[in-house]
Amino acid sequence: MEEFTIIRKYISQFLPFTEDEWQIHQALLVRRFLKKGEFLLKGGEVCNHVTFINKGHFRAYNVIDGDDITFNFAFEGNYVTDYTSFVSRRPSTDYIVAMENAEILQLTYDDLQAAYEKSPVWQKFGRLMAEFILIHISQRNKALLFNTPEERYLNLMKERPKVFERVPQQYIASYLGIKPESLSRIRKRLMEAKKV
Amino acid sequence: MEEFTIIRKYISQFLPFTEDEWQIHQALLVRRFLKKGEFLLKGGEVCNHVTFINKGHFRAYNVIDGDDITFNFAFEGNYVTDYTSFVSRRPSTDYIVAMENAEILQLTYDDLQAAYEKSPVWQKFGRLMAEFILIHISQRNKALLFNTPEERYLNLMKERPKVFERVPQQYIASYLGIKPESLSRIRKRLMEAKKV
DNA sequence: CGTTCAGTTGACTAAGGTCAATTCCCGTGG
DNA sequence: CCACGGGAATTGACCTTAGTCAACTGAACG
Repeated sequence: MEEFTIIRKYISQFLPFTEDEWQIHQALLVRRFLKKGEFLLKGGEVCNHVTFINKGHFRAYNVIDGDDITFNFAFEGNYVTDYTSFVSRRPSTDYIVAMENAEILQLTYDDLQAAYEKSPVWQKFGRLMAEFILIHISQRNKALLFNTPEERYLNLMKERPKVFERVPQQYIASYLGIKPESLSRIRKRLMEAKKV
Repeated sequence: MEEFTIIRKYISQFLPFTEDEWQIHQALLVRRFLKKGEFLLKGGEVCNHVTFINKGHFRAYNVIDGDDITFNFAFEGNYVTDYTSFVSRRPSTDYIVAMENAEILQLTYDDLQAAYEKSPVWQKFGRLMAEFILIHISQRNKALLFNTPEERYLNLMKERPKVFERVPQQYIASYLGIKPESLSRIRKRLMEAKKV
């Protein structure tokens, strides 16, 4: 059961659980493989899975007036989901696409709800998970409201340097809330400021 | 126990509970009164309460480079909290201030955690609450990333018209991510477009 | 009737958007 | 090994919109 090592370790950071409790959870996970370019979720669908990434990475974007705007990147060792659609059971506007061949573990909505009712540990995990996501979304929120694109760029460099190694700049640009040309100019500006 | 009517009804929208279960919760609520201008939370403090508003309304803002930027308004019949600070136990950067004399019901962090462990119903409520907040923060996130200030203005008019009746425009401006002068110009632009 | 403060307006600046042209990079096929 | 093609990134010229700072207006209040 090597494929469950990473997720088990990940979840155990959130709360302790017994072997039996883990077995309840593990039994619900389904392993899947996606090829580069395949979709985990498409706009219009209700997000019906929580997905843990064992290998590969994903990009989440929306299509606004014809062009796509990235709002998240997810790498191996993390979850990727439209949690809003997942919990509200409303259609998503998100597209989530594999940026490379990927191995994932999925849990359906119904199975997760059943786990919540069956075991207090998983109910609590659900709360901690929602709180965790909330904290991160809230930080992003404040970055968009309080910081300039340039500040957001520098921050992303500092906080998530991996993104720059693995994601084309055009996607980073829209993640920062600007166009690719503008990101290019911000980079140039910073380079020149550094040089002098 | 008239002061618990609204909150009880509010919570019962999220999940059912028995009279006994309610008594556990209600016993933890402390009623307080705040005068206009008093603070519920100040930057640097760890948010130690979840607050339900019985009367009055609040404004939450951050101080960035000397001027304050509003990121939320909360009215009676809703909760107001820096939930991020509350669950992470880290100092908040938020200021939350009473816009008028207010009556509130507060629940401390420790009491809430105890309720989580004591009763599965409240554990579940904690999850639903976090999910609920998450959905709203996420929507705001997308508005900031996908929409122009003008679109956000029109949207706010449609979705939360109450805000315009009760909140000075300068605060609405920063909530929309712009300066008061810019909001004034956007309004003018829309007026003239409508006229012609 | 004056003070105060929010809101508006004007003139100008700064920064990102738009569109088109160019360069760079990298993989493929001759 | 080199030439070519195509997508990504950069650059240039110009446009649009928000920011800045200051002046003005108007309503609320004492």
